Amino acid sequence: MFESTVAAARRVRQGRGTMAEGVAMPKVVDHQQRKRELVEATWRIIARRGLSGATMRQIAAEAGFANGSLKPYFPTKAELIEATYAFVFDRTNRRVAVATRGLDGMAALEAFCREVLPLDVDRLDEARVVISFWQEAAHDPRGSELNNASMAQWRHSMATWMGQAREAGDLDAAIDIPSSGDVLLNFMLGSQISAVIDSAATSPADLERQLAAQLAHLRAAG
Amino acid sequence: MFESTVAAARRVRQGRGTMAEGVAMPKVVDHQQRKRELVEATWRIIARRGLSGATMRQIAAEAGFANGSLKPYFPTKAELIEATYAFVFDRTNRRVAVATRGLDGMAALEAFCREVLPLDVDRLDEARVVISFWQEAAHDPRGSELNNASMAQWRHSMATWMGQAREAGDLDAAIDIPSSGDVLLNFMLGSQISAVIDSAATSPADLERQLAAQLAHLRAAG
DNA sequence: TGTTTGGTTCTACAGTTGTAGAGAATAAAC
DNA sequence: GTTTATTCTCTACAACTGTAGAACCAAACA
Repeated sequence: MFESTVAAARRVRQGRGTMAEGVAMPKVVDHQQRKRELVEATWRIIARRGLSGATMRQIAAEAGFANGSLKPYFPTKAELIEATYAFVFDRTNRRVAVATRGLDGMAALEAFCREVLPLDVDRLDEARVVISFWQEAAHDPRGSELNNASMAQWRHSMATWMGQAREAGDLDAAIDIPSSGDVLLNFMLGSQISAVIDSAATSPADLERQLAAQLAHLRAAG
Repeated sequence: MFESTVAAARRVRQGRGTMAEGVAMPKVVDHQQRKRELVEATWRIIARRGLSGATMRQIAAEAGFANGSLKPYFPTKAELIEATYAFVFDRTNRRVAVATRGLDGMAALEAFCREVLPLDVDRLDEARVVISFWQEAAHDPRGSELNNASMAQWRHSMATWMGQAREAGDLDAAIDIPSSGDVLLNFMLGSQISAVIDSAATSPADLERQLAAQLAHLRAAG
């Protein structure tokens, strides 16, 4: 069943085997690049098959390798999984950085939210991985630290943007900034779940409408 | 390590062994009662050790039995786990029914939300199990059906209460009922995650404040 | 008290998992 | 074309999983 996938992936890799990177390379493969490939394969497997389907053999097959090949890059499964979760967070944060560049106040806040919400199939896959991550982070201190660091940063960003909006007169006077940020954050976390599990009742359009309503509430300066 | 737990649980069960239930019992144990015990043991194990720690042996030990003993009641692990998830939903829904009895409009809505939010340690354990459930439901149609049925019911209840509030003049005219219900629902789902994983930044008091702000927004009839 | 029946334990087993490491394969360097 | 360093494959293994079922036990009845 996976033979064709493996073969195809191998062909791709061999095609790049003639890598014209040649600056100073005693090694044939770029370890950093390879680690990234493996992490992306892991990400795809978790999104498609769930955590229970993410065995080392499955991941190796998805990346186009045989079973033992991941060890030189990730000596243990825990490291691979952790790197994958970190990658997903990083991926989201990079998208956020791009989307909010040059913006501030309510415009930045809106761009941020629209980037975090699962509004397309790609981010829906991200949400699937994040849900798996949450399940592990609920019982793993390393995982919760990774999560909480990102959430703290998000809260800080949101508070900053709302503060800018307040100075610009774009924020309703009755709004409590930290609390409103937390409401928005919890809403976005919950949206990941609804969008993945209850997709029939949670379309992207639904989420956009819900977001718009909340932002309107923040703005509404009577 | 678990010997003492097992022994203690066994003692308890034997104490009840002289069960004075004697109405019409060809059997010595009440199967329904026993299934409930097993489901509760499973619930505790998932809350405490996570999904990966919920092996049949661990669950049996938690319930005070040996390995093979669960089979007469749950022939397969999948059935036991599914029954456990159904139990948690049922538990929440029963609590909601009690809390909202005799109420309507905004009072009912508030009581409902306060019952769903993880505002005490018991409901925090429930949240831990629910997070595990979400992870499985993301890749299991049976799981997502169970989830979506409950969510549909919740949405319906919330819409009903908001409709009553509207008739009573307790709801802001600008509020779109279904959308606002979804916002509230997603907020409550996300709160489960924040409360479990980022507990330092998400105390019960924080959640109560956030809920109050949202209900105020719904009420605020200018 | 002996028998029967439902309940529990315990051993067993096949399958899968993460991990290890010897060996084959490959590509660069001479 | 040979050598050498690196990368990958493949087999192996111990631990653990869910599940099956034989053996054992205790309570209820005759």
